[in-house]
Amino acid sequence: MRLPISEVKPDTGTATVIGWIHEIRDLGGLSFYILRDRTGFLQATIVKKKAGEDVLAAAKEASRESVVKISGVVKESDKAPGGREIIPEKFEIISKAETPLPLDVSEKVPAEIDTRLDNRYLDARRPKVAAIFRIRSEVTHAISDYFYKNGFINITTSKIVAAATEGGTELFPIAYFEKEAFLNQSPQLYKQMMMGAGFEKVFEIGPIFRAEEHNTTKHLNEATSIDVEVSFADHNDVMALLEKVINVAYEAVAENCQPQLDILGTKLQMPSKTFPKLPYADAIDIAAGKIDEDIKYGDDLSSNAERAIGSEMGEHYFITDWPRSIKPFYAMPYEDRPDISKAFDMMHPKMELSSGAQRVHQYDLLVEQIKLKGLNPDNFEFYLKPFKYGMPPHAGWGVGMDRLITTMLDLPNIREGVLFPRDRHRVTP
RNA sequence: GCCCAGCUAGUGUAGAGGCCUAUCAUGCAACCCUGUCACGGUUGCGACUCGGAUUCGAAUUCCGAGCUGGGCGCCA
Repeated sequence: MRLPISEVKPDTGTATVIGWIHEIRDLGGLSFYILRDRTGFLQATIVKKKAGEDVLAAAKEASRESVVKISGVVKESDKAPGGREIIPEKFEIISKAETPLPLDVSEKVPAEIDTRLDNRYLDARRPKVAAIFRIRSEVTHAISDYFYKNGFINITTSKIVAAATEGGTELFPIAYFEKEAFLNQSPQLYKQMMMGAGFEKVFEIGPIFRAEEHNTTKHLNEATSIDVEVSFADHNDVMALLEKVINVAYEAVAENCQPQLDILGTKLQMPSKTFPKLPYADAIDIAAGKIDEDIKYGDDLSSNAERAIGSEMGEHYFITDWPRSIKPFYAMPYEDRPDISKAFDMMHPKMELSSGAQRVHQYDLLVEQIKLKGLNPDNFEFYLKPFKYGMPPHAGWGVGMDRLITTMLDLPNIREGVLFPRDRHRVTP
C-alpha cells in the first residue's frame, strides 16, 4: 500500500512510497534521492555496497522529476530531512522524465513567469506554486460553504450571450452557427432574472470574459467571479454580506492552510470585521490632495488615485455613493439624490476587488436609465421583460476571485494565482 | 489604443566596436568521493530572435520585422 510521504514516520517500519525525484546527490559510495509528493519530501538513502543490483541499476537510470516507486525500511535519522529516511529494497521507475527539464523544479535556478506558465505542469510541482492553489481551493470551498449554509442557491448561467449587454467592457465575439454571439462579461443580468424567478438568494462562481487589451499584473481576459444577488436587500445589506464573505475566506485559510502559508512565507493580514465606508466625494478629495493630477468629481478613479486612497485607508474599504453617471444603468439611484447611486466598490489598498449595488427593480426607471446611458432598450428585451411581472427589490455584487487571492497572498502578479491565465498574448497552455 | 523596456546554452545570467574560439551558475555526460541536505572536486557538452545597414571588424551601433515583459488608458 502506498503511503503519503507526510505519513512516513521514523517508526513506520516498512513502507512503499511513490513520488517524483526532486533531487539526486551522489556522494560515491552513498547516494541520496529526495522524493517528493503532494504531501512533502522524503530522503531515500542508498548505500552502494549494501544495495541490491536492481536497486542500483534503477537508481542510476532514474532522472530528476521521474516518477518512482520505492519500498524499503524507514529508519530514524537526525541527519535526514524530517528525521527519517527510507532504505530502498525495491526501486522502480514508473515514468521516466526526459532531460533537460524545461525549468528547474528544485528552484536552484529561477525561471521567469512566462517560462513557468509555458510549463505550468512542472511549475506547479514546486511546493510554493502548489500552496497557492491549495489555498485558492480552500477559499472557494469556504465561500461556497458559507453561501450554502445561509440559504443561497448555487446557479450556473450561460457564458455565451447574444449581445453586448452591460456596456463598458469589450466583449469577445465568437462563432455561433449563423448567429452573432459573445462571451459573457458578467452573470449580472442572469442573476437579476433569477431574482425575478423568486430564488431570492443566489450565487455563482464562474468565468467572466473581458476583451480589453490591457497588459498589467492585475488584469486578465478570463477571470473567475464570485457573484451574488439577494432579494429584498439593499446596498447596505449586501455590503455587510461582502464583509462577512471576505472574513470567512481569510479565516478558513488561517485555520486550514497554515502549512501552505508557511511554505509561501506569507503572514495573513486579517481583515477587519467591518470595512470603513468612504463616500465617493471624500475619496476624490483624498486623491486630489495626495497626487498631482487633475481630479474632479465625476471622474472614475485612476490607478494612481486608487493607490493614493488605498495607502490612506490602509485596509479593505468601501467606496460608496457613486455618481450615477459613472455606474451602470442597473444601479439604483437614491430617491432623494437621483444623481447619486446606491453603488459601491470594495477595495483592497492595492486594487479594486468588488463592485456592487442595490439594483433598479422598477421597469420604467430601468428603461429610463438605459436611455440615459445612450443604450437602446429594444436590445434589452430579454432582460427587461422579467421586470414587468413582479420583480422584487434586490442587490448584489461580484468579487474577482483572482484578485482576492492576489491580495490575500500578496502575490506580485495576478497570473500567479491562476493555473492557466489568459492575457493579451497567452492562449496556451 | 499610447508609452517604456527587453530578447545570449534546457533554465537564470555576464557582456558598452577588436579582450568573444562569448562569462558565471544551474543542468547534462564521464570520472573521483560513505552522511549529503544549494554536497564537494576534475574534465567535457550546450546559446548571441530574424532580416538589412554602418564598419577593416558587430552579441554590442543604426533601421525594419517578430516575439515578450511592464506602465498608462480602458476595465473588474
